[in-house]
Amino acid sequence: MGFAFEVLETDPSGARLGRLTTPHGVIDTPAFMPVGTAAAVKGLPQATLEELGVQILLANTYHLFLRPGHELVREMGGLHGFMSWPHPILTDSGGYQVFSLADLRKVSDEGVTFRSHIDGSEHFLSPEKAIEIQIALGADIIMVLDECIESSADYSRASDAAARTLEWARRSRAHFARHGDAARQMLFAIVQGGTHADLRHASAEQLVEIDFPGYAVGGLAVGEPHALTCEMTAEVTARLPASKPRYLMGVGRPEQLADYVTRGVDMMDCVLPTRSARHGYLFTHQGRLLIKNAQYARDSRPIDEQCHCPVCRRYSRAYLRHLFLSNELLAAILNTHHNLYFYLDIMRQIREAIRFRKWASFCSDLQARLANEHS
RNA sequence: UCCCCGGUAGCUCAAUGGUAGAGCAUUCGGCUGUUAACCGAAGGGUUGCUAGUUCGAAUCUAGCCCGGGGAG
Repeated sequence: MGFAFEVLETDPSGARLGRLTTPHGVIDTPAFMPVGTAAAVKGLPQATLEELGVQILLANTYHLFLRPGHELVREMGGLHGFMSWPHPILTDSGGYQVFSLADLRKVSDEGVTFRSHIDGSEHFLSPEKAIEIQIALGADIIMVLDECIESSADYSRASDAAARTLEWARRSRAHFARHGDAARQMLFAIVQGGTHADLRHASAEQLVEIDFPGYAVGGLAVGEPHALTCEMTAEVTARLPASKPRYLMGVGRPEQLADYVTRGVDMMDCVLPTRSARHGYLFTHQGRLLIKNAQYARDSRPIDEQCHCPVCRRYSRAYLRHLFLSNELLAAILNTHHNLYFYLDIMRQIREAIRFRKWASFCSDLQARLANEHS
């Protein structure tokens, strides 16, 4: 039944409460989107994600293109059918792989040539190809191919990448207009421009001129200081239409989420809760907890005494440490469950605070609570 | 009783006369649109013992101790 985005409440700071309706369900914003690159959130079954209240998942165009292939996914009922996730899905375009697989790719105006990390074979990804793959995958929200660069990039390099990303956005939109279905999928543009405010301004304004149903801020949280991430985000959101959803890509740490919401961000995704969980790095109301540390060997307390997640209700630090050091699969499963619960709980509190117009006090409380470290 | 093989980091093993290493384990740290159940750092040694040869011995020699195998 198509798409709708409503802003239900806006705090004077810029934080907004919203509701994004998609053909596969509603997303309450601000939303955190767990990352399931290869059509799976590593360690958690779909039923558990539903129990956690996850409303939308991320998957990756490039990775699914390599394996199992977008035509196979299309035949198996698209991503929703294939992975049995009847709720909203967003696919990233592969633009981040331009950044993270820097040693394995070559970028030109036409597109990106990748050498597969799986078998070494060469593959060409153009803006048009990325759209075609994403049409086949069938996610509710799809992304334009962009050129994501390192935060240390100088002005001219950031400028080139932003210009290329803009041109690619034009081509993506044109290709989607010809071959896609706007009632079935939303195509989001991606603002680039590195850490240079004027490039960010231009990128945002030019993309808005082309007109997309949603806008993402890309190329941030890739090494620059948090304050700069916030500054760049604010520079961009100030130039985006209030009526369209805004997606800040690839963020963040738990204590940073509210900072981004304050800058008018509606959607975020990050591998941090899931990847860190598998590496034994757990988020708590007292800061981080490294479960492998010897001090937890005989600790019968839960990961986080203020957490109500199923893992904290049932298991001790001592047991979870044992599972982790023993390389038990269950360690990754339980740690991921906890970390995602922690993130989603923060997002729930964020939405409540905006709804009940307690945003300012909520932010200062949150900072105080999450800032101090475990002793 | 004799013969052979072996004894090096907690464990499994490298290093054939020239500054004793690796993997795993241990301890600690990192991870931001996933190439990541990953990556990094640190601690850890009288090289079984004793004597000898040598400028220099884990390495060569002798004796002893311990383990494994064989012969009788």
